[in-house]
Amino acid sequence: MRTQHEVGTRERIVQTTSRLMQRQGYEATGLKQISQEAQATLGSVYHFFPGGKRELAVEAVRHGDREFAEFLRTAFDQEDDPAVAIVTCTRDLANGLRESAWLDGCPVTTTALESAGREPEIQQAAEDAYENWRSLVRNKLRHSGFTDDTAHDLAHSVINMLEGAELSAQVSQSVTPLEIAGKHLARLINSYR
Amino acid sequence: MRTQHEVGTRERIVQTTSRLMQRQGYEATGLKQISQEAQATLGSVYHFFPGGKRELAVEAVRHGDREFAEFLRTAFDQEDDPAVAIVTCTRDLANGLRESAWLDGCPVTTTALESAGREPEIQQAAEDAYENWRSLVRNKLRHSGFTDDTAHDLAHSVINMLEGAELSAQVSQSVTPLEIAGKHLARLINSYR
DNA sequence: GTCTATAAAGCGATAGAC
DNA sequence: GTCTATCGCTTTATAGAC
Repeated sequence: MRTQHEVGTRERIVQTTSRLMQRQGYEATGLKQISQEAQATLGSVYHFFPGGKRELAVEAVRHGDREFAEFLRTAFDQEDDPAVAIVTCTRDLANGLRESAWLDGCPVTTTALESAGREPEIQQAAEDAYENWRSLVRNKLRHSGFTDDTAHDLAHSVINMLEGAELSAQVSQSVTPLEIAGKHLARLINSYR
Repeated sequence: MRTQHEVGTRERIVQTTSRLMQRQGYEATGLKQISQEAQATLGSVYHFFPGGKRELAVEAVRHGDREFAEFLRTAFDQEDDPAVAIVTCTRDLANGLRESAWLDGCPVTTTALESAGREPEIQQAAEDAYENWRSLVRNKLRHSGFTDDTAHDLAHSVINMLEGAELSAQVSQSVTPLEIAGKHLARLINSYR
């Protein structure tokens, strides 16, 4: 039995947009480039997304949200200790960055920053993504015995440190920021036990 | 005696570009908007910056570099304890964000992410900025008695957490991420004493 | 140094045949 | 659903007068 089936045009457009905006941002990604790389025509793009580029960006950010959430869930499912799981995340993120020639950073952040204060719907989708990721970390910590307040605060700093370290790693083309982030986040988490 | 003197056209263009790219990013900021808000003509912009938008972005990132470095220096000069000084930084950043209606985030990050892997000169200017800020934190910690290795690692995480928390605060329009970042960074620093 | 005019190209978006 | 053609506008950059 194959769960994998042919990917429809709509999904191909969303995936392509997400990847392009991850690498280039919202403003630098054109609909022409999207339609070409997704092997769809401009007419198809506007057929599925009558709201144009803005609507497409919202879907792309939601796609990135699901993508990174799946990454976190996998790490948390494979390791009981949240501190150890976070270190695994930093290592996997570093590997992914290096293997993509430092091109594939956070699939949401560049578009989020470009749209902050200018494109409310895109900004909201990005805020939803961050909140979703924080809630995954928060639940992992709560199930490991941390209090609600501690888990809430740690979830914020885990996601924020991962964001900052990945950004820094990408700009400096070095895994060092992510390695240090893993070490310090584990230390911070363990200081609350 | 007035140290303040009339600001020349060149400096006015750089300041305007820095502020616009801080709020809108590199791609969304046009040379026409820059010349209008800087009260300069397009001819003047190309007179001072023959390299066009790319050259202007490099200067804008360097301007943001000096700006945030000055912010850090002021905080470090006014408080002996580095952990307390960092908490002050998070509070000041939160106030600045709120007072600007969540528009003025890091003056470098949006442009840095947009140019990563695509505009080497701008990316290099951004990397120089982050390294400069880290070195200011590192020196503060070293002069407070931390070992070189500890200060080096903590400087990375301080800057990365500030970056991630400011980004998160801007997108969510809430000071909470920065407040938690201050608390956790102080705890992390103090755990090495 | 400052200014205007304009070139050359690309953008998002739309229309309408198929 | 897919495709092509095109509109209207904006962009970066340049030319050349003053």
